[in-house]
Amino acid sequence: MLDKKYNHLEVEKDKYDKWVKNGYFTSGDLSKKPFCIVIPPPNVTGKLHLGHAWDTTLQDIIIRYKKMCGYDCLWLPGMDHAGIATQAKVDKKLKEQGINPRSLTRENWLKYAWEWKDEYALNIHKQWAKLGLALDYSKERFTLDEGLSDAVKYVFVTLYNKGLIYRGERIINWDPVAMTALSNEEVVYKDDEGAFYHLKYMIENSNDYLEVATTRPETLFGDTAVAVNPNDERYKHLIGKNVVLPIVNKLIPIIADEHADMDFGTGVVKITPAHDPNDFEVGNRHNLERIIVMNPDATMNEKAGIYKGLTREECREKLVNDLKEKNLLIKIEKMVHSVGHSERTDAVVEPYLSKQWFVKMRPLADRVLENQKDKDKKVNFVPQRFEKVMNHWMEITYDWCISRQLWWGHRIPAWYKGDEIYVGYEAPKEEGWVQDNDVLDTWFSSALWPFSTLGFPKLTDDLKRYYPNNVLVTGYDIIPFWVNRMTFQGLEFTDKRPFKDCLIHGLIRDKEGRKMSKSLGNGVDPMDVIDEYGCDSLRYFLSTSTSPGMDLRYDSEKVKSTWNFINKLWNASRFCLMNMENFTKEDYKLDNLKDIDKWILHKLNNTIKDVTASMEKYEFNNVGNTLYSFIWDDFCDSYIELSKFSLDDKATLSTLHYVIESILKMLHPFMPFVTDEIYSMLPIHDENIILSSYPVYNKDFEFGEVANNIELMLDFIRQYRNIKAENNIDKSALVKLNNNEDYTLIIKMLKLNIIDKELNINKYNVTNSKYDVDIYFEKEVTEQDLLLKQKQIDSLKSSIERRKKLLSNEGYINKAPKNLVESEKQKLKEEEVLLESLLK
RNA sequence: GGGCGAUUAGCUCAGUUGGUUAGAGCACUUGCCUUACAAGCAAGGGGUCAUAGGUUCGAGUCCUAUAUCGCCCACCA
Repeated sequence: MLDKKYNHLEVEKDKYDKWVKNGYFTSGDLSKKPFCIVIPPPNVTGKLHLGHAWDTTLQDIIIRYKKMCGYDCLWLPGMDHAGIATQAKVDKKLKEQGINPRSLTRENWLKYAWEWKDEYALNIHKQWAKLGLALDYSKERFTLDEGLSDAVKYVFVTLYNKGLIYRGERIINWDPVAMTALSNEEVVYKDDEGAFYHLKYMIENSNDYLEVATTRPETLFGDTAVAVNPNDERYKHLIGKNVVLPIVNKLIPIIADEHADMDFGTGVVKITPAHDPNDFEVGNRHNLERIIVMNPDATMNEKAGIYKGLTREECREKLVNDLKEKNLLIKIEKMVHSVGHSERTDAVVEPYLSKQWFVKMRPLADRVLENQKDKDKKVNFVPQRFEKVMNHWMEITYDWCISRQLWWGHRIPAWYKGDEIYVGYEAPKEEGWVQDNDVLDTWFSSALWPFSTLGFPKLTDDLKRYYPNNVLVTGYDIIPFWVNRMTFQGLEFTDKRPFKDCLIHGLIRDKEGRKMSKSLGNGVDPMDVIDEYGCDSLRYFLSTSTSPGMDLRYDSEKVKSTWNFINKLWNASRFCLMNMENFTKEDYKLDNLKDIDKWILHKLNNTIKDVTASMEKYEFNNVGNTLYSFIWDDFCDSYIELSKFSLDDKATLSTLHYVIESILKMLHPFMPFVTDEIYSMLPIHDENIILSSYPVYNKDFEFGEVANNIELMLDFIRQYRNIKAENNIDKSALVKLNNNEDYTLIIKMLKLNIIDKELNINKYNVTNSKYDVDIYFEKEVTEQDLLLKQKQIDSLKSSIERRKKLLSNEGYINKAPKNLVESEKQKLKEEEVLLESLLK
């Protein structure tokens, strides 16, 4: 027998290992239809946070549901090597041990990195277990494992041979802390306080000058021109002349270029082709020299003369002072402008001229845009609006810088010998070829995840069976990094969308609506929540508290209230089991049903229909609400109470069994542990609830008319209690029944004292369209009672008036659905009867 | 500058193709230790659905503006 109270610690103990050991999560039953989700691989840099818990819970719900619906489900687990993040953590750890990471050889450093990976992978496995995830560990992958590395090489080589990957010298986003190039997506723009420095660039052989405004004076060592707009009357006459570059004292030309905006600043812009992407373009147009003035760690190099060795910031300060002394500084205007920071290290990103590898995006993106026009082939975003986010990215995207100056990642399969480049799977046989030192952007391998994990580039059975994946689940913040790239790589390499559906959820916030972050210290560890309230409570809270695509505020009060709900389920189950100690398979027959049995089965039927429809649409909040009110209001508060008068009846016991069994199954995807526990104690059950089949709508349980009558009875009971409570009528009241309806259950539920004649004491009439009783009671009727009654009469009158008006509206009668009009008429009639009885 | 989302009860949120008098949880009021559950039961109070127009027999829902908050993208010499 179940304990009196739900104990999540007891319930959740040991179950997961059993599930895994028994192979409940293993895919491969070829007799069933396949269904596949690949997990968004978490980084091996730390522990899972609430966002992961949310993301994986949603997937687990889908997988368990589909399993119960008879699919061969593969939920493929795996982790991401997370290049920059992991390398930074490994370096930090080495430094703490007194080891300079850069003093190690690449091979030795990688040994440490793999140790790190193993340690963190173990942690993540423990957390997945605690979350109860139905992952098929036999198919687990890691982005750096052999198979995935093959896929990466294949994709790189193929794109290179098609001309879609190239090596070029471009301005890229340089992270001077991680000392690597970044993609545009890895740059986060923040509004920083800065200044607009107005400098004098003296015109050659003149005492006149051009006023140049810049936010980055320290880059002036790389200036190779100043530009004005060709249509700018102020400067037209100066085009073709030279100015003296301050401090450096060399001549650079004044050029005309559209890039210079007449209305911005002074209309004169200094051109630093090696440190600004726009200037780079200008430089290309005018054939300007590109002078790099910084080292990779963003200190100034020899081009900065006496400033060599200073950081960008130190140089700026000193330089500005020196300019002031030389009377070349006109003014400093404070301003807030947006500055790029590295997503991982938060360092201010330096636009830096550098030789890197790029993916040519235009043709790949166009393919996605074309494919999204075909409703049978497109990725279906849920909610739909996120498709726009992807499409917009595809429209404006430009070439993707994929090389990273790191050790932790897939080494670029390119070899150099002098000016020659060789790209292939293996090093060329001849002597003298040197492999590129760089690795690929982590997202380059993640982009292949939906198919590389299934054996690509080999056309394996798994790839044929489980690709395209059925659905991908992730947060909206990951769309640019990952969803978009999977989509174009999927199309390019498999000619198919990587997944049919893409379910997008929001971000987890704290109770005040702020993002959870380390700096705010408002992060919540899902493992702590599980210890306090149980995994089932956390999962139910995460999956049912918000509609798809919306952010979610973490609120422990809500998790607690979910715990209460599970406790309610626990006790309802306890009630069922208590009364089923001798219940056997032979007893389990849903015939000779009484009206109340028919009523709850009818309700259950509708619940199943609603829940299934919502499950298919990933509307788990609807599922939650529907189940909550069915279980709590209909099953517990009404059916269980009514069933207490017929617990010796096999039909009632069978109904109890059937309903609780169905409830457990529908709840199972949300709360796998507690439903497993209770289900296994039912008199009749399968080996495990996850192997059982999902409830289906049963035509035999359509008992509309009977159900309606029970609703009327419940409605009447509520009315009776209301009048009793509002008027402080106590138990001694006597009741006269005014018609020949069956009052048996009502009498039992309300514990009525029946009399058969009228009395000459205080009386209230309670009635609806089916039942009608008078309550006689000894009590002085106060003014308050009369007031209450008057209030009731007034509201009834206004309601009747409203309905009459509605029903006399020809437009309504003609155009509104018939059943609505009918029920409106019915209700009007009921209210009129009630009003009459009140006025008696 | 472009796009998206939000605005509903004291708080946190639902509200499916327009359909009666807008729901839930928490909080609140009143009465109950009724043998599944007091972390519970019963009954109740509380919202002119951000604002202004429009379409419609009928609008929280559709259309057009506006306001406030938030997010994304682009630009920022």
